[in-house]
Amino acid sequence: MSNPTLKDVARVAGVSPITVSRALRVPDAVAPSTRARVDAAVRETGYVPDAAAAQLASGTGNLFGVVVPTLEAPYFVDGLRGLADTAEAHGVSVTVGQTSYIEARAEALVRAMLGARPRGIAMFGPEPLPLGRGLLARSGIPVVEAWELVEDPIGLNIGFSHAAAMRELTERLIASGRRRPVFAARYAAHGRAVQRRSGFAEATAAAGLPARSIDRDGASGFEAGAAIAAAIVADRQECDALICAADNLAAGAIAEFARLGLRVPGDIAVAGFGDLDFAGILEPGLTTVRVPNREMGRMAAAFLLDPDWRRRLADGPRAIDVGYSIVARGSAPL
Amino acid sequence: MSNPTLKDVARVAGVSPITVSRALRVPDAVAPSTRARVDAAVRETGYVPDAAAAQLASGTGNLFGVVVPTLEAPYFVDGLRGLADTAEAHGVSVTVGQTSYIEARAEALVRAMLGARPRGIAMFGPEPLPLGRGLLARSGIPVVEAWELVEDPIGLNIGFSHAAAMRELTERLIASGRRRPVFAARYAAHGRAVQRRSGFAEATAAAGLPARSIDRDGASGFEAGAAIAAAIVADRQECDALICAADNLAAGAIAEFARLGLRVPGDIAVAGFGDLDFAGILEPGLTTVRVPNREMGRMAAAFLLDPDWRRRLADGPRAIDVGYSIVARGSAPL
DNA sequence: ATGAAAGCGCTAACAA
DNA sequence: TTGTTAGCGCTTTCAT
Repeated sequence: MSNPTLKDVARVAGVSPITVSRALRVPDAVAPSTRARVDAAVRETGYVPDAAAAQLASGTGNLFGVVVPTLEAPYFVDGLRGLADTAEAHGVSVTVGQTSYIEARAEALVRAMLGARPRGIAMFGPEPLPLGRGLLARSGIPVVEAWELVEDPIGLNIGFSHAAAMRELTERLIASGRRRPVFAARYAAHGRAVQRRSGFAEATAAAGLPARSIDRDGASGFEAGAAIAAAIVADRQECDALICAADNLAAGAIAEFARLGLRVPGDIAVAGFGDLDFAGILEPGLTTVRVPNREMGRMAAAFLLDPDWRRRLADGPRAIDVGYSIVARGSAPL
Repeated sequence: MSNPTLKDVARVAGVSPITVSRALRVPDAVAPSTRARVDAAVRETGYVPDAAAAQLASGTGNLFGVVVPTLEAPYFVDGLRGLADTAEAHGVSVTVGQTSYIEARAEALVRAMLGARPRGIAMFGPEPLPLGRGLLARSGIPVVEAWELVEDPIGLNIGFSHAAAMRELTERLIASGRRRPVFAARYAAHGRAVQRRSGFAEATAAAGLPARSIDRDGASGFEAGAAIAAAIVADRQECDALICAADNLAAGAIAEFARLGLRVPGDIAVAGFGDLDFAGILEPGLTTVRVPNREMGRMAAAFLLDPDWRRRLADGPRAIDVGYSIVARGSAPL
């Protein structure tokens, strides 16, 4: 029942275990005839090398760890996909874990990943890590923190300023004539939403406008957005621009406004964040902020794979701002 | 630079390595005072147990392997999320790999996963696995094949009939008066699309109608859908119902039809597959097929975690049909 | 409650 | 080109 081992294969092939090991890892270091016998024995026995044993013996593994807040958000999934694409192309496995925005879970995840002695760890949406940060730093394992710009990166930081993005979006909305903007989020305190709101607040403050905001959750982002729109209408809030922390909120809000008889962008402009796939096909199209999600994942993988990681980190920049771009569409002409 | 080991912790704590091991795994098997000293030493040294060594010594790990066709499709991501949620709640890590619908990659992935000696392997969207199937079966590792109903499951099969779903959807569309249905897919040969088309064909055949179909790709599913709609209009195809293999295709098609002046569902009905988040907020709402994606992931994890896996598989059913439901909305009244 | 010895399956280093 | 020896870091079994 137990799996065949190197020894079993060696016996079948009539060679020593180390020869099998070599035949599998460095085929050229073994005589062609030997190699053939080993290959045959491998097939016959159904041998699959034990990665744990190999890692223990060699001291090197072939794994990336990725920590994401949640797989519910398409942007993190896009990042994961970019990373996984690159990793897989290099024969590196990817283990993924969700923090669910819970600090303790983030800690536990990091510990578990460190235990696997991965070749690199990517943190999408860096969490506060009271103890974990120290462990990560001491582990010597390459770490990329992505999605936002952080204070003092453990390893490399790849991201953009959520605050700046929202500030610019809000500024342009105000410049287009909107005087009563409201910021909407699903979870007031979650990760990047805080930073986005602060960017919004900076822009309103600069224009001498109040920084009003509303938070509401729902079964999905769309429903949350619909709830937000409904609340705004029900409360007869003075609002001529709804700036949402995410595209699905915006989409849900637009749909609900339409249902309630408000015209977008005539009565109210609506903007989102993320430029999700559907942003362009809505009617009207969604004005939003585009971010290179997948690219960040790819970059993270490329850096973690870099054999010169240490030097590169020492010589080069420790933070890479990938920027963002504002996509103006019909829902909020800019 | 190298990580501290059990020995290092033991030295600091003034006990033997095995005592540290016990203090960490079975705290109750050790005197409270000893435990305290060990915990202190662990913190002081920043010790993180090596999972590979533990797995090698104990013969048991704490990992799930998940094989998905692609992380681009939201339904597989939902499934992954359901599985990961459950796994994480039980302290099990999840490694994920994409086949990109390439058989060789599926094989390589399965091999890599088997090498990690995981506690279970989930295949979302089972691929053909000429050699891999044998390895999987022989490995003794619990395997769940999910998303579709397969011929002869390796372990447990959790899915639904894509063909039946499409047949029923098509039947109802025909019953509603549509006589010139066309099936649309992004990739003609990919996985489940084949089965969905065959269900479509069964329904048209039963009604004495031709089984027409169109395939077109694009930068995204939405763009592919738009291209499909454009092609239908450009070719002046007689089509009063477009049945898409995925919701994003349908959404893109609806948008394009609108742009081209066709009324949905007046001139043409459009249906999708998947009931993605946005299906309900489109205008008109999207008629589609809903499938318990996340639930399949949760079920898969629960089964793989079952300590009685073997017996349960021997006694219970080897396949679980989770079914589907057709959601009729404005884009195709049924 | 604690420890000593052995070994999990593999690979690095050194022979032959 | 092939084999021998030792040991990776941990847990098991068997003492004490």
